[in-house]
Amino acid sequence: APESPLSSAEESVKSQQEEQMCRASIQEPSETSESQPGTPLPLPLPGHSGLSIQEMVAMSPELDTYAITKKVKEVLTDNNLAYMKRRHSSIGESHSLETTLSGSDLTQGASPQNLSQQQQQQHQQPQLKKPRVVLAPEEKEALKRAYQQRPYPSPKTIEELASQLNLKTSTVINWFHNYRSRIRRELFIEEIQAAAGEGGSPSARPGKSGGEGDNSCDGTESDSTAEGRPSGSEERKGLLESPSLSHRDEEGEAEFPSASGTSRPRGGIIDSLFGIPESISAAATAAAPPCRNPKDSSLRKKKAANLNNIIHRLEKAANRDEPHEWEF
DNA sequence: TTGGAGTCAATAGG
DNA sequence: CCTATTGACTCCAA
Repeated sequence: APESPLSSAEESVKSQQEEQMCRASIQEPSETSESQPGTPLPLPLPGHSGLSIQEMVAMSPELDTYAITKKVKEVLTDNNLAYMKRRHSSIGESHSLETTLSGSDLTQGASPQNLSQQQQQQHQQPQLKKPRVVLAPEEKEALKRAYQQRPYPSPKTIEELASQLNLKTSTVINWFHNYRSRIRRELFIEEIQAAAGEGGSPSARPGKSGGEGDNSCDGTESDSTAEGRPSGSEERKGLLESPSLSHRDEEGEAEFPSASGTSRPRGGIIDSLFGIPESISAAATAAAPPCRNPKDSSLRKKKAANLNNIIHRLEKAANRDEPHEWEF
């Protein structure tokens, strides 16, 4: 499909008033193009297909998701609800935005070295986009070490990390989320590759897993043992210098699930992982030629799962008592 | 509230 | 210009 059915434009529908407004236009169908008094959403509009979404859906024997998506986008665009960027808030606004994040430490901006020159320039004049934080290699290293000791750090640890690295706590939280997620994904792919490569090219996977994953998945052991555990009672002074991080808080680092221990579903039933009904999965598999590349396979499965999800939602919506309650 | 999954979008590098 | 990387974000489930 030319565009993802659930693009960010549609995502934004879910928020606050936008949702209401859109529902106003999407739902009250049967009074067709008669939008409710007060709702500024008279569809159809000039330049667009004359049908409301509801009509479109009702009239077509099949669910044309692309057309529906297009229509939704039209509605959003016509009401200036589309194209709302997540990062379009001004600096001032970003503060109010940040406050919604739990535990965000607003007093600590990203350290200057985290901002590109361009970003710093933008900082000076009122700018619309929130500058992207770019972690310095030392900061990443420190975070990785912290991860190896504690993949699931306590809020307290996060606070400490943030203050020592001069980062926002939300940045540290995000980093851990992302890192765990990406390690999990790497492991998952590796597993698939291993499964697929059992006969073929055994573990011939390139050193990719080494690169960023150098200390990612495997790192738990190698690094922390090699570099030595937090031996002393104090080494709080420098994350950036100290080879290992001293986060032996509450439970103690022995408890670490360890990267490889991150509760990862074992046993390569991928379909069950994704919850893909066999029919869909089979269809997806049948639709495509047998793949040699396990990545393709994984990708296809994911796509199949996604498609299945969409279909499921559409079906759910279609089977509703109130047929207007479309949930995209 | 927290973590996982998925996604967006800025940035860097080829 | 294209792609990969990665920080930030949203949504959802437990």
